Amino acid sequence: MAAPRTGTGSGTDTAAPRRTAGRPTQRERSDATVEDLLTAARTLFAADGYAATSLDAVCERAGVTKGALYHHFSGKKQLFSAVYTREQERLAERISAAYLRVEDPWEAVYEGSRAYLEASLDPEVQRITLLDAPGALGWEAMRDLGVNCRQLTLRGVKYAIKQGAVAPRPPDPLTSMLYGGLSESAMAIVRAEDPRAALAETLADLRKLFDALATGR
Amino acid sequence: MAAPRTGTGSGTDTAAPRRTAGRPTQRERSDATVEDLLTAARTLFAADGYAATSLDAVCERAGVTKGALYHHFSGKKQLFSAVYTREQERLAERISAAYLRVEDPWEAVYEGSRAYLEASLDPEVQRITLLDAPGALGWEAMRDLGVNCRQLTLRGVKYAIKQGAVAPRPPDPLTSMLYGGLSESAMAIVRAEDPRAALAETLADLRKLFDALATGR
DNA sequence: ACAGACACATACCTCCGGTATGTATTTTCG
DNA sequence: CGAAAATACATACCGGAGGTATGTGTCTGT
Repeated sequence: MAAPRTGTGSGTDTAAPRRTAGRPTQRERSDATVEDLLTAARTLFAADGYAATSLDAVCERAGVTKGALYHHFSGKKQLFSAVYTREQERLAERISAAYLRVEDPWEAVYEGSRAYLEASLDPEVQRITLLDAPGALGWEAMRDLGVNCRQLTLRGVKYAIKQGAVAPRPPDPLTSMLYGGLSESAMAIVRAEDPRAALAETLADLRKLFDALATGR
Repeated sequence: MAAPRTGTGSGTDTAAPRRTAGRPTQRERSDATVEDLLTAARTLFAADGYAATSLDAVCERAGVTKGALYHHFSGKKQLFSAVYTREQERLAERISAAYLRVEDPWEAVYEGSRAYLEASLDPEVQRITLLDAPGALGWEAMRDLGVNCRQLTLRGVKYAIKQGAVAPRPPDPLTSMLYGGLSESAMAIVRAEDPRAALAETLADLRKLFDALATGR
């Protein structure tokens, strides 16, 4: 998905910009600073939270000034939005990988849910995606994002229904219950006295829930 | 629960402070300004969100200055915390009322859940309790509050299990799934194309879920 | 009645998000 | 190839908001 850094070796670039020895192209400079800003922002947002993170701190950590930041992002909110988007993409990859690992469409949703739950146990992920994102971005913005975990869950549920792996029903309510339940569970698990046991119990409950909803087929 | 404004009529107050005609006691002044601040804050927090609400605006609306605010609250966070606490108490009352309306302990949890869901459809409630509270207060602070909806759900689940209305199981995972699912559902419902239909579908799903978990007993 | 506590009001400080402007580098085009 | 235009920043500055320090009027216990 990421655009490959323009190779330096190939001789004849027609549309590509001129390459003078060692001098980076503007696209490369841009991509590099954006990358630095995003990683710095993600670190600070995850550690201190959205509100407590100052853009000056982000810039200092990224090794640039606010001029650079505001050249690439419209403001703090959009910077956070970009970090959040990346986080969702990372999560979506893990979920998809787990989802595609099994054949049965309903069992696949279970594996995806399990992957989402386990990935959401990371405190940094929690802080960004579950604690700060709703207040900072708003619920609609989160849902209308290109790639996000909720959308993935919805698609999985729809497909499982279509394939007859679960009884016919409107997909949205189940999606909300499942996604919201998993998110809240992740928060509770890491703050439990015995997180390991809490995770095991939650997964056992989740299994029962999926079994109860599955058509015996 | 709220302390009654000291009655002016009764003649012999022994421990109560002196009453000069018309002059309010200090306790009354305090309670009144705190009340004004809380209502003003709740209005603005609900309308504009936590971050976008300035304390100056709250003070102006309450008809006091920042000196008064900081005399009663340690800062913006605690002011919001107080508003959130009130909101939770209001919700808890509605939930308890619905919960106590039916005998069967599991059915009572359903009624409480239904009440929580319907109360959470109010955009102002959503903004405060679901969108801003996690980021502003943190998840632990929300859970460790004296009266809150999650705690209520947990108690209801525990009691239903103890009474054998649902199969024996650890109560926390089910509580998280239920409470989180309902919260997310509330957000999705009000933003659905047809909120009425979405609510009906969600309640139907919720009913099936409760039936599936109930012991036939 | 008087001293202390209490309930504010006023003035000020600091930090932070955002903007306006300047500058160096790169790309494009004649 | 060179100049103009676009790009990618850096620097300087502004306004607002949370928080603090201090002053002032009102009530309360003795």
